[in-house]
Amino acid sequence: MQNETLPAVERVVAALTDLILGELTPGAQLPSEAALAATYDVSRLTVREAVRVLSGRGLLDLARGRRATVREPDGSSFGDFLAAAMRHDAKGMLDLIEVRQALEIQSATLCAKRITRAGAAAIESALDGMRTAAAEMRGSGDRAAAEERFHQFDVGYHEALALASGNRMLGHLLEAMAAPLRDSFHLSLRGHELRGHTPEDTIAAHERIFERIQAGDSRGAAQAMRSHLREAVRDVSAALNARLPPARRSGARSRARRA
Amino acid sequence: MQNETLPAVERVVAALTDLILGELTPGAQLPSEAALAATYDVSRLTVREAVRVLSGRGLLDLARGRRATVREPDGSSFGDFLAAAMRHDAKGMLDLIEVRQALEIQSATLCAKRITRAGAAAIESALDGMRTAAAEMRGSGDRAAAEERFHQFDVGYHEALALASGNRMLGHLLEAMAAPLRDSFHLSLRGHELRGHTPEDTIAAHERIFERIQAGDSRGAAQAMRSHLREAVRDVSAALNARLPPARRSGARSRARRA
DNA sequence: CCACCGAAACCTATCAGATAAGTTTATTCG
DNA sequence: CGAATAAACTTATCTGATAGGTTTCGGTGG
Repeated sequence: MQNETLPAVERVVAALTDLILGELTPGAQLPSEAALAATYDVSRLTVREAVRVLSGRGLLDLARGRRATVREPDGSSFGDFLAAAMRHDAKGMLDLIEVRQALEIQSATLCAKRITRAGAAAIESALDGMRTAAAEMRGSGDRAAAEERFHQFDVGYHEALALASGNRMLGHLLEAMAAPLRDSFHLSLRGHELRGHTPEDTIAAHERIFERIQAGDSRGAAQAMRSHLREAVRDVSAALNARLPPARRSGARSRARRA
Repeated sequence: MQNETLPAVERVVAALTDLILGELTPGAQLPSEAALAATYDVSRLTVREAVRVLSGRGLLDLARGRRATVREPDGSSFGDFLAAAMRHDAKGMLDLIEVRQALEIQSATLCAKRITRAGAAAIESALDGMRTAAAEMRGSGDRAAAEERFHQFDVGYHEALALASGNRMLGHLLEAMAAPLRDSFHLSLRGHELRGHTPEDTIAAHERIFERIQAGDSRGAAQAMRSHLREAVRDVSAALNARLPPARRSGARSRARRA
């Protein structure tokens, strides 16, 4: 126990972490900074820094004038990890896609076992959105906007699946992956066209998966998802190869931490 | 743009996040607090809090007397999410197991495709450790210690697999899941015995997976892993049912953030 | 010339005391 | 009773200061 040298902030962080994970439930409020400072016999500043650490870890929500509240866990802290892991690194994106593959297949599998009416409706709705957007992409309107919407519904489809899988953690993880994957989606579309595919192909693939899910065929759903993602990987690769300087630049990191 | 009301700390956090994710590479050092304070026109205290947030997110390493250094991303921040998601909640553990299933199967699949001599050696070594520990568990020595070692090598086996899969992200994620999963491992062993199984069964399952990996049979490896984990889930369920009050209490949250 | 030592310069950790600006609560007035 | 207001509480941020690590660099002796 050489805890004497442990910095004061770390001590408070550890204590508060135990408190949050152990006794408090999401939505509960921490004591005031002053009270905590007295409790742990440190200055208010030290408490403040500890609380900031916890907010960075996604365990606390902070707001001016209000006490710190215990946060409902979501995947946002996971998103930071992903963003960091992929910076300056094409390999990171491929790794990410492989992870996504695993989770999406699991998502489809579980979904087929547990699908409910409401879940099916949500998926169907996303699917409809994709159909509409695809039609508009062929039309004369604003093509870029339609494309954007297509991606939107594509992501929405996968999120609806994760939600309907009944596994909240899976949902959080896939949601967190959505942001970094946006880039990949754009690449994917580009590669898609490069390889002579159309948005309709994507829709068809999604329909196949959904069909298996509604039939309660978990193995078939997994298989359909697997081949869908295999295509996606090929598209991304094609797009990457087509423009070797993979057009870095994404900017706008502003994660909204306070809803 | 109502950014005027954005708190100073958040502004600095956003700026530093962009800096870290955009321009700096792991190991690089941030400017001194004083310099950052001057740059962003805030007090040193504000910079300090921002830096704490980033350290909480796992993007920075802090140490007294030394400048903040950009951290190599690992799954540690992910671990917090898991811990938070599982607090007070048996459902959380089942969710986690399902996620783990997905990742482990992917791990085995990729492993079979990319296995190297070194990777195989690492896996074999973990396997050997399990065999030894299992033998000791039957012997007359300290049974609890041997059990502990058995778990250790069990975890090591799965980590070796993830490592050999060549997907670093996968490895990080599984590693982060290992800690929360310790509980499940203990439960698993208990359930294992409840259901009339022996550690040797676990070893046999691991050997089957490894055998398929070495044969380069990704589908077979996935299948073997799948059935292995299916067993594990059953064991956990059995253990959970056996002792309905699921023996909460785990304590000791002290995550070591600074190597 | 080089390896080792110590002081100086730098830097972070933490404390104390203050002001500003939201939030919540209690009080008072219509 | 209900709404407006004031009081109390709480967080956000600043200034200034001290303590205790790190790094750096000049010197000193081998």
